[in-house]
Amino acid sequence: MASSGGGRSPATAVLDDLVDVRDRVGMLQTVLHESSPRATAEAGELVEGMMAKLSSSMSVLGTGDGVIASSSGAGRESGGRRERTGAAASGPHRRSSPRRRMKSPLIKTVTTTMLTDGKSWRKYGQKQINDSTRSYYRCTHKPDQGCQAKRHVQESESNPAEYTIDYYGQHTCRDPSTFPSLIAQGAAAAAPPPDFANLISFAPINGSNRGFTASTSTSAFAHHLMKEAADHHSMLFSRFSNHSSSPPAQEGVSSGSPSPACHGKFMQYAGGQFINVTGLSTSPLTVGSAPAEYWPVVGVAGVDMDAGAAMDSFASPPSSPGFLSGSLEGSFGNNVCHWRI
DNA sequence: ACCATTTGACCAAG
DNA sequence: CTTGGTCAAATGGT
Repeated sequence: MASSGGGRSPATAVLDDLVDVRDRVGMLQTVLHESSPRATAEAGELVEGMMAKLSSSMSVLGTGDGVIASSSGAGRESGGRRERTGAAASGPHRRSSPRRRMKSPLIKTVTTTMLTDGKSWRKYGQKQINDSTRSYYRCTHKPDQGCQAKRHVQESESNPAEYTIDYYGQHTCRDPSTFPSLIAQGAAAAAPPPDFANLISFAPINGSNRGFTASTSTSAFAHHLMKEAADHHSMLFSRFSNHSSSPPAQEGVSSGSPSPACHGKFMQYAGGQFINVTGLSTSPLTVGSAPAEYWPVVGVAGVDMDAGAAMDSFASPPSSPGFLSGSLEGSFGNNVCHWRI
């Protein structure tokens, strides 16, 4: 399934299962939230308790031992790369402070053709591993919000068009692009957004993002939506407006208008599942994250990508997605994707 | 000019 | 030592 195959340690297997269970609980949350408010209240508490336990267990497992060290050795390449055009020798960039190795637990591994996952990532390194390139990303919001989430993107050896993405650490940031989905959910549920919700919506990424690089998610369209939302939810909006200046200047979307194919549907990602949100007719597939306490649930479970892309590595497909409906398609950079919910 | 990416060097862990 | 992960100056796009 989702995680990098190979021989998994028992701890890894347990962690995987926990992740799966957590995703399902997330689904349950969503279902509950859309049903009667009263039953929801009680069940919601139960679910939250379960989620808390799961998360703590996972973090213990994740940090307790090495957890999942995918890769197979035999890497090489250290010095050889091409010459730098006149830089380098300028001086020894030495740091007095010792560097720490990453200790964040591996949250999830996915194989996908899409490098966009709705979060804002900043690339901070690249390595050649076994004839494939691995890129290192950290959350764009690390400087301003201290978000510790990271991901490693590595070309699939079997299929260069695919990438294996390892997610480390939890997102603790609040991406402003999340806001529209919060509004949407608020409208759909006629209730304030639950603080446990994981909301993701996808924005078409084009323009500046060339194939390999990470994407930013705050589209101009999202800003437009936020502005619109502000008219109706000024108080809520003011809560988030603080963040509107923090994301990097570069936006994933250069023009204000997303691909036409992306209009008309608005998706939420809640607790591991995409759900179709009605009542927002013109929203793009904006991407965001919410209180991302349980982020990267990347699996985009059950999502069916196009291009014959084998998504078999994606996390547990929804076993009973009865509450899901609809479909949509959009494009991410060079990738045309189809989702079937 | 600003900011994200590139890329060799540096560093820790095995 | 080898390998993988991170740093940070340089680079290039906007």
